[in-house]
Amino acid sequence: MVMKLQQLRYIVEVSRQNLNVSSAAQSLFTSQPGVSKQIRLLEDELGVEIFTRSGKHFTQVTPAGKEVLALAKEMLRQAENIRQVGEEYSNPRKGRLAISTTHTQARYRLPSVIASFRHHFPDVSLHLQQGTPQQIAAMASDGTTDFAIATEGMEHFSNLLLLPCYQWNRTVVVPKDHPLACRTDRLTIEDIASWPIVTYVFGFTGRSVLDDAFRKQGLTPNVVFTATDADVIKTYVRLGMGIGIIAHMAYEPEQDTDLVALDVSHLFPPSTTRMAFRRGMWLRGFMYAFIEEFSPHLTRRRVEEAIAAGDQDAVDALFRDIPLPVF
Amino acid sequence: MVMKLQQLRYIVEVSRQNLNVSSAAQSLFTSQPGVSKQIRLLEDELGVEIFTRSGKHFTQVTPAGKEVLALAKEMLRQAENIRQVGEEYSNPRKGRLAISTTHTQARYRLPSVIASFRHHFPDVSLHLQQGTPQQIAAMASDGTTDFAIATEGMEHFSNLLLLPCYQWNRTVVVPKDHPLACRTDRLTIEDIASWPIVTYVFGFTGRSVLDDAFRKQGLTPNVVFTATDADVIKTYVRLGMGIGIIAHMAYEPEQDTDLVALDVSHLFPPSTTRMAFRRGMWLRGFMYAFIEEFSPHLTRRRVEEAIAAGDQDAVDALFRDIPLPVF
DNA sequence: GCCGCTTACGCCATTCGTAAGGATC
DNA sequence: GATCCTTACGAATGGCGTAAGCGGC
Repeated sequence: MVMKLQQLRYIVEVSRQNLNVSSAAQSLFTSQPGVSKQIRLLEDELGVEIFTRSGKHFTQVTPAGKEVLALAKEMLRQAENIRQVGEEYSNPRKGRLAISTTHTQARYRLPSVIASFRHHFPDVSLHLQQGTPQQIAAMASDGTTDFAIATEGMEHFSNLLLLPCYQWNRTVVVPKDHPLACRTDRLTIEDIASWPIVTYVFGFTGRSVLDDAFRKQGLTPNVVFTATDADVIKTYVRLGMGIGIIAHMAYEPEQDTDLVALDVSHLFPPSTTRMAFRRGMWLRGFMYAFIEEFSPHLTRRRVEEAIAAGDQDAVDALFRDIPLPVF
Repeated sequence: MVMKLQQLRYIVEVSRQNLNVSSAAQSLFTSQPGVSKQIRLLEDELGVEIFTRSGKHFTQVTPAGKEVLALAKEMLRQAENIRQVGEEYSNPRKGRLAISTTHTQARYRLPSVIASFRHHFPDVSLHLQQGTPQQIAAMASDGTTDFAIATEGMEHFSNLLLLPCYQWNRTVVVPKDHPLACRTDRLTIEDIASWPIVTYVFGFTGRSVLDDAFRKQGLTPNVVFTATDADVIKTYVRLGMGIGIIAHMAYEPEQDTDLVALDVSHLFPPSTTRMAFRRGMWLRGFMYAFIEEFSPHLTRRRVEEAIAAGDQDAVDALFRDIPLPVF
């Protein structure tokens, strides 16, 4: 007998379920002995054990098994790609798009993009997952989501392709009755450092850029409270806990009438928000449309060039001279 | 029903057999209706036709079919990789190695390499295919062979990874009674241009470098005879048809006692012979050993780095500062 | 009229599920 | 003793091959 895709699905699921064949069988909606048998057949055919058994337990993945699993996962992703091709040609405007992103994007940047996208593609179901930048990247990396959108923390997933989407900078927000509220001249970094600060937790929404800017001036900011999203930050600013430093786009003049925004883009280098997806992922037409909706300079043509470039450095070079939108 | 590898094998074979289902079935050792049925089932599952039928003939591949076929071929290669992993771990010293190369390599450079390799790996069967550089590269590109070895003509296969192996230059060979035979000073390019020349046909064994060198000096070489291999060239040199320009390694002092070799490496830039294999191909241990046998600076570690680099430019950068052997 | 794909149908291989067995923690 | 993989066996699915059908060239 020759290798079958089912056998590959089985070994991948078993490895995903921490080498528990029973739960793998359960999640595959089949019987446990069936899975066991097929794995044994595959191992017989290949002539190597993929899993080591101690008695009747799977204890670990063999070195050969690690390589087989990596290739098997790759094959199953390709099978998924083939299915996507079928969907694309039989039903181009229908499908599913899963995005993992941070609160900042989901709350302030994506709503208009998604509204417009849904208008053009009402039959594409959208699924937004939130998490830390690492979780976000991991979700795109393992196929849980199609796209990851974040400002940092995605560089270390080598199977993700990163595309620069837009630049943004920070805004200081203070309550209306705060001493800084009536400042008309530009704030200095010393001004900011002299007040208690409420901002993002480390690793979120360009926080590292913030810290670097203070450190370069030999200053230690007095960060008294951190949160993962600007809504929470603004709430604590309203309580008088300190001055808030948030992404510019997170200040909403209509809603935040009780807060005063002070531009501080002269104090911090801009951050770049990036979109990432797995290398080798076959993109449906509406996915290209979404990317372009999110970031108009990322035309289908340019994204395809980036995919063809392969290497991340080559991708970065591609976009070096293309101006990014600023928010 | 869910997609099966068999179905992918079927569509790939049908496309390979010029859309003739009957001959595809024959080469797959199965029945024609079976192939037909499985293809139809796959198309039903994907919701798109892969082939267009005119009446009862397959006439062409649909656009969707083209994409599906590309992905299917990729998957089958991955399946092959998985099989290789099995072989490697169950029988590390046994296997098969197919190389496509030019006569020059096969006749002058490879014999010692292969002798040594066979000594270390007696259970690896070796298969040498010869052809033009383009054919050679195409064979590696489509999986007919594992490695391609040539000096030019492989740059345009984007799915091949090229590794620099060694440098070499040219030697002028003349009969013993030729006026040039007793020259003790270095030849000039004008000297060469003043005699009828016997050398490689265009596109073979660094021929383009040769032409460029003459052109740069404003000279037109009087090429009176070309062949694809040095044995033939030497034969016609012996007949007095002209002076031969061949790769240095193609002059064998013991056998070619009736010929005099004149070093002309000061007149032509060195050529680099490269080895190529498909990106994404899983290399067996003995394949790494062969590469290193052929080109000692191409250690397993360096080859793995090159594979990880992905992009050909990045690979070239990797080897920029590593001196190559000279032959 | 020949070639070549499709449909029909029956056989056989393979997979899958249930039940029992045995080892480990 | 609970968990969990393996073996055994019966049932059902499904792939495969032969034979017939039918549309192009």
